[in-house]
Amino acid sequence: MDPPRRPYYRGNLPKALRAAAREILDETGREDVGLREVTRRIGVSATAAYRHFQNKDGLLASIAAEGFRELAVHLEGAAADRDPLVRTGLAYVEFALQKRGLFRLMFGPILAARAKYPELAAGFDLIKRIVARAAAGPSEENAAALAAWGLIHGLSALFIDGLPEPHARSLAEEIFVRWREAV
Amino acid sequence: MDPPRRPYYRGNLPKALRAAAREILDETGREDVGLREVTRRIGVSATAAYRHFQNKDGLLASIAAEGFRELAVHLEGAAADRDPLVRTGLAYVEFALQKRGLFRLMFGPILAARAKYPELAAGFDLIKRIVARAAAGPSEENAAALAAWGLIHGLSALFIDGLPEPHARSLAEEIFVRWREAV
DNA sequence: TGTACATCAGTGAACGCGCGTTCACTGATGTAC
DNA sequence: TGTACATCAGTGAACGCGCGTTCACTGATGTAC
Repeated sequence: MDPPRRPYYRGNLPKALRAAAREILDETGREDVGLREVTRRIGVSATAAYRHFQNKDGLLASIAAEGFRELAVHLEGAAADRDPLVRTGLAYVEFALQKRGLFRLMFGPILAARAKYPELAAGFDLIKRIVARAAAGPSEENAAALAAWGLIHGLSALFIDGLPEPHARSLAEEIFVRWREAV
Repeated sequence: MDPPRRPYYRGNLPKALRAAAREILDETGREDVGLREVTRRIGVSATAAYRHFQNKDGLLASIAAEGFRELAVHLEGAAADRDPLVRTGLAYVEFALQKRGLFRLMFGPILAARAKYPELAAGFDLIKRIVARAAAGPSEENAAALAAWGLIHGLSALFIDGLPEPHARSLAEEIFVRWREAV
């Protein structure tokens, strides 16, 4: 008697792989994201990912790119005519706190390797432009935009691992408002 | 004939372990720091670390704590009577760029587990106080200090993985100077 | 509409590897008398 | 000063494990005629 063979997988496998990997990212962290664990969660063979991604890093880069696109949508949704900087900043912090594992991946070492992953580089540039617009109006002046981004990103990063969350949101708002008034 | 036995190790093993692990941190990153690789570099048995650290995380926490103490020294050395915020900010960015792997470890998930590592928590608090002092004078007002820290830390984090280094330092200086003048 | 065939996207077995950790051990060091 | 002995800090062997990746395969799908 032959051993029972697994039913042939049906569905959007790349999407399912990203989703499963992101589950792990949110539960424990990047260290525990592995091709075998990811495929196990979907119930697919351990090697199925190789049809869609070059290797493990390819999958991670694809997820980071997806994260940047989602962050872009989130920021665009928050920006309004009034107070674009404050609203964008708060949305950014909110995203980081809600999707810590993903956020850490996005801004981790893989970002430094984005030359190898055009999709990832594009996502990063998207955020750069959105923040610049929110910070400086249409002029997109370099230093002012970067300062705003630094402030926003730094608060997010500190809140993720360094400070208790309860105070995070209100403190962030107070800071962004002051910044807008000062600059 | 008995197999030749390794000469008994002489020296400060905890220190050597931290140093070897930091080498790896700087060369490739946290992912590649392993007890076996670290002990191999020193030429010591694979299990020698267990006499000094509870486990791998214990070693990493100890290194992160050491990093915070070094950052504190670096910041204290940079602060002067004039422009403490700008000087502290630049020193912070400089430290991050020079010791990327260590900096990422210090502000990564391990920081969130600092309740388990008193030495690590103490190091983090040290930085918090130093930045607060540089930002707000003796008053240490919460929002202003955190804002400054967020700005400084965020620029560091962005520079590490997100932006080409050449522009980093001068841009950072321009931003800190403006910030000081604006707030 | 039906069939032959190429291509796509899965499959399971197997590879070699390095890891963290436990264990019983032993050499080196410090202390009491 | 010399010796017995406890404690400290190394040692190598062994454990079980999960990982990334290559491989030859086969089921499913699309296309040409």
